[in-house]
Amino acid sequence: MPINYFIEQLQAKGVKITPQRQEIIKVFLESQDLHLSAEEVHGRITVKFPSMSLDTVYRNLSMLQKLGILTELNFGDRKSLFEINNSQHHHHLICTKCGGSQEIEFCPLDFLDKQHIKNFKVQKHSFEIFGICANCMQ
Amino acid sequence: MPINYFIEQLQAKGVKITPQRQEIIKVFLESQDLHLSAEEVHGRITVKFPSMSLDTVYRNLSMLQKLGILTELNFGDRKSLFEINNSQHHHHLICTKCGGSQEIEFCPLDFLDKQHIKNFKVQKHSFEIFGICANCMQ
DNA sequence: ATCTTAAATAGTAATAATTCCTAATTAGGA
DNA sequence: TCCTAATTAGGAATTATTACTATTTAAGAT
Repeated sequence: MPINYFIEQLQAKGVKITPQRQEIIKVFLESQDLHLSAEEVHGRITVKFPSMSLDTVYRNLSMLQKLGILTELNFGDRKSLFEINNSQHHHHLICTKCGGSQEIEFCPLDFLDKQHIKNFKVQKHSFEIFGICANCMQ
Repeated sequence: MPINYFIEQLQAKGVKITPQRQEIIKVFLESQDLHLSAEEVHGRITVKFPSMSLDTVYRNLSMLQKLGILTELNFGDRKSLFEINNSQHHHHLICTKCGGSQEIEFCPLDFLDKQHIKNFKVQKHSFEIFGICANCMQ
């Protein structure tokens, strides 16, 4: 997805298109690392734009998540990671030894009997599997 | 499950049976709240044993989780909740409005094709559904 | 093109949860 | 009863995140 695809979503929601916001989205689009913490996003931007505030990063990551542009992930350490939604919905295998992760294209919601969520309006869900990856098993 | 069931597990693993450890387990067995934070566990114990250190609570919650006596839950705010494993394995629906939760007896691993976890040694998993509960919808 | 204003930002302080550190204590085996 | 490694209390330190406030700015209106 080109950056304009996301910019248009922001415009449609009536939020201002600031240079800071565009930089944040660019970081995700340019990154090979799929999962970035607020600190990492901030670090990558301040190389070129030293005045970017960490507060601005947090505020925008949160906003982009609410708009559905980013997904927030919690891998158990108590810091949030974010990934941009420009590929198919998926979940993760997370290695508890090296911290690495790989995607799996399996979603529990596809198998969940609607009976279980009667009278409950689903907004989002999390599913991750923790263990030892092939590399760390030698 | 009586407390001795858990004490025996500790002995089998060769860890010392301290009064502090027993108090922590008691708190979970006596609690109607299924999910307790470290702070809550500490608060309940210091009523009777004011000298209990918060560090000791954290250390033991972590140890009890590693031994499989407690399950650690992350409901998105960045603090861990713990529940004792004395009932059937389950997951949770979490209300994003009131913070309440209910159990569902559905586990994704029962539906996961083993193909997805080839060359990966599964240790644990998390699955929760977030949304609005019946009460909060009026 | 300029003006206006609500939204957004920078910089810093504050908070919350958790972990670290060290001297003192203790459970449990010898 | 003694010994020692494991555990604890108490407080300091760390980490991630949020709050605060004065200043700046995007974008619609004039």
